[in-house]
Amino acid sequence: MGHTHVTVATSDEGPAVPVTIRDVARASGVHISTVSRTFSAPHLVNPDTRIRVLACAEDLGYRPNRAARALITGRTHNIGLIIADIANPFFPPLIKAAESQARHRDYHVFVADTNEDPATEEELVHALAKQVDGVLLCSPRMSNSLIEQLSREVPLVVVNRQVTGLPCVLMDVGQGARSAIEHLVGLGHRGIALLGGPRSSWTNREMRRAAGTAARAGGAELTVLGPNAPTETGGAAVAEQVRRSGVSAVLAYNDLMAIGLMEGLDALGVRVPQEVSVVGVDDITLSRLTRPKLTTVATPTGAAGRTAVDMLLQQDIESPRGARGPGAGTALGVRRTTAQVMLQTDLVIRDSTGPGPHARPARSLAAPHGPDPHCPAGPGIPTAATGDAVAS
Amino acid sequence: MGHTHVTVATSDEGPAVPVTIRDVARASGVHISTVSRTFSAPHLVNPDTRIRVLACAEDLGYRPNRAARALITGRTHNIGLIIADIANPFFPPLIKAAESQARHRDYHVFVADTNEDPATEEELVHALAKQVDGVLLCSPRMSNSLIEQLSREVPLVVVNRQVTGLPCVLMDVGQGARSAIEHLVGLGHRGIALLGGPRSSWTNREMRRAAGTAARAGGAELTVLGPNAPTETGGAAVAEQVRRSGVSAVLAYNDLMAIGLMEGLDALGVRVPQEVSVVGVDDITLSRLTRPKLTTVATPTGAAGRTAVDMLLQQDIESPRGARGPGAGTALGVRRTTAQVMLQTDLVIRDSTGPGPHARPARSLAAPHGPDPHCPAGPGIPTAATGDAVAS
DNA sequence: GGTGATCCTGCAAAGGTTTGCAATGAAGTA
DNA sequence: TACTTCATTGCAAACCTTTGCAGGATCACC
Repeated sequence: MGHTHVTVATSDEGPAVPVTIRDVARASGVHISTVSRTFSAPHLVNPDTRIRVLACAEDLGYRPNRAARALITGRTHNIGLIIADIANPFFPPLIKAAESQARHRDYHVFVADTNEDPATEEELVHALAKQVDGVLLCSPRMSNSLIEQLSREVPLVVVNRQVTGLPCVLMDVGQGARSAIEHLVGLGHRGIALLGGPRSSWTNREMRRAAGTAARAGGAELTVLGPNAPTETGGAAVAEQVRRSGVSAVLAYNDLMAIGLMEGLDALGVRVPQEVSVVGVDDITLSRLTRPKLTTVATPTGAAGRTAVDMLLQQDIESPRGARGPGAGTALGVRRTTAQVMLQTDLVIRDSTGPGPHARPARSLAAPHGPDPHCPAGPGIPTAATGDAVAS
Repeated sequence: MGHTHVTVATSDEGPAVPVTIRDVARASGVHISTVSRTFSAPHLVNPDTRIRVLACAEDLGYRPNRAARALITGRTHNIGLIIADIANPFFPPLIKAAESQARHRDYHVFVADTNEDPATEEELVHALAKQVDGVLLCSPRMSNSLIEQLSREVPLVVVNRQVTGLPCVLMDVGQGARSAIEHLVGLGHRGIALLGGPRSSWTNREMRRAAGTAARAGGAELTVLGPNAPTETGGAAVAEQVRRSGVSAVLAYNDLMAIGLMEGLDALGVRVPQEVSVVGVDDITLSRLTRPKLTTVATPTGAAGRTAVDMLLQQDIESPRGARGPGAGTALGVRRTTAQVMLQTDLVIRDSTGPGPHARPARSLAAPHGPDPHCPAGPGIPTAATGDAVAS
């Protein structure tokens, strides 16, 4: 496939002799247990010996074997992070926040991508189970019952899904959807479509429920279109359907779909926001770069990542896994506390929403939430004559 | 921070008694070695016993402990993937391709993000070393010598960096930069800026070298601006500098910077491509969504991920790590072959490049590579009057 | 019936580390 | 001096699995 071999060399730089605690012990003339303690309980070993051992270790290039350590302590100091789709820009901020938080607690994070596939998801939990101290399940696509079952194999914290009995970090997308619908109703829209996401998404159900209620309360009619793939392509694919449905506003499952939809509408010659208003969810970086800039419900992804790690570690610390020490053989009824945290969302009004067919002439209706707090840099780029018509 | 505790419940669903091979052995009335063989060498055990053991295992919910297995076999069936910045859309396709390829070979991939920080990078290699069979180092920021040193701790394959003696997967950014410069020169640009990326990036050096040569050959002057952070922000930050420098075209280290630069120029009232042409590198999805659409050098990220995994596994398979079996004690001079693969890049011409101040009137100069092969859907969206002016 | 081959299974060591317990020696106390 | 206390270190078991070796049974064949 169009690649060229530049070099094929061979060397005999062997992959290094693995140097163990035993080698260090021999070199420094102490017992292996002393070496072990030098690393895991330094205060128990004589300062002189300690520096000698450390010197030898340094010399030999010794690194503790975490796997072996984990085998006996039951703690790997790793946590797993299972993600529906790394390519979705929603996740990287969450991942980064989780990693940074974990690092502060001397933990490492292993990320794995499931391609939105429930089976892969389950497989990954199994694969990770014995190699990490706990797993963060982000926007899972598995069934709740399966998640509960898996949680008996390895401590779990669930993000973007409510599972009773398990610690969860949720984003208040219900509130977000409500704000979005109220915003649209306030702009004079009465026919609104909801672009659904994956069927098995908790977020999807929450949004649908809240949007339905809010629409009813506002005297608008809500058409649900979906489920769809939560991607740009998924959004573009329903553009035609949106046009036919005759709605004047759309709330999409996420920004990616919203952006795809805008592309699709554009291709059909439907102008946003003049003919159709579009609202997304997530406030990914990209939503500030499209023309028109996307009105969207901002979700606190960084906070979610941090919180989830905290909850996992907290739950983890009290119960040293694999603990069936002498005596405790039978009576292990470890009580664990499961908190569920709900994080706020915020409607960010930009340029993809405008007055609808039922707009009243006054200006009092527009922008009930004030200007975009996330774009303090001013009016940004004076684009071509298309966008920027936010009811003013 | 604006979050609400919804529930705090406690349950005594203990985190499950860890069930080992021994439990299964007891339950099915055989020796542990038979259980072990049932899983790792089924053909060696009597079909009857096998099904009995499997039934018991299923019953008890037994899962082999991969850490323990790794301890003795020396193979974890995991590979590590170290990435400079997950938030850079360049990487997800690479990650996905690597994961998929690894899965086919019955391997799992653990991804870790370094935040573009060399120290974190080194730390992660150490952390992963004993938990994976090999590591893919993508766009490393460490020094070559450190990489070589680390490669003695764990098998390494390097992506986007040339390290002699190590297997590398490279993208021909030299060729890419050359094509880009030739394209710009062909359009009549004589003052061209190169927006540099991170100082320690091999890609950065390669581009600089090739772009310099190509510019000289084309009678153009190349101004190097940088180093810069390889992000949107990094690109936006040099907009002012670009304007002052008086160049009529810019080749950016990557798409993110190119897009940031376009934003920045737009904010300064500089029109793209009428006043300044912009070329990126990577061809991330986003580059098709900006207005104007970005002309860019497409890099084969998927192929890179697949190739890298293949090379790692191939190198891995021949040398069963930690092999100092009886007899081989001293003489381990495992020869390993280190291939270096170079993958092609392609210039994708879109709307962010246009004729420069020295453009000849004829049309023969423009688009030496033909129209965008990646956008077969036709002319796309008829944007506002700004973009679309590609020398035709 | 003896010989050898084949199939299945058990035994035990090994892999690198942690950790409770015991042993040593020195210092402190009565 | 005898006794206690403390700091430091060694010993060996344990964690869970794999695997070379050997033993036992079964079978075919001469």
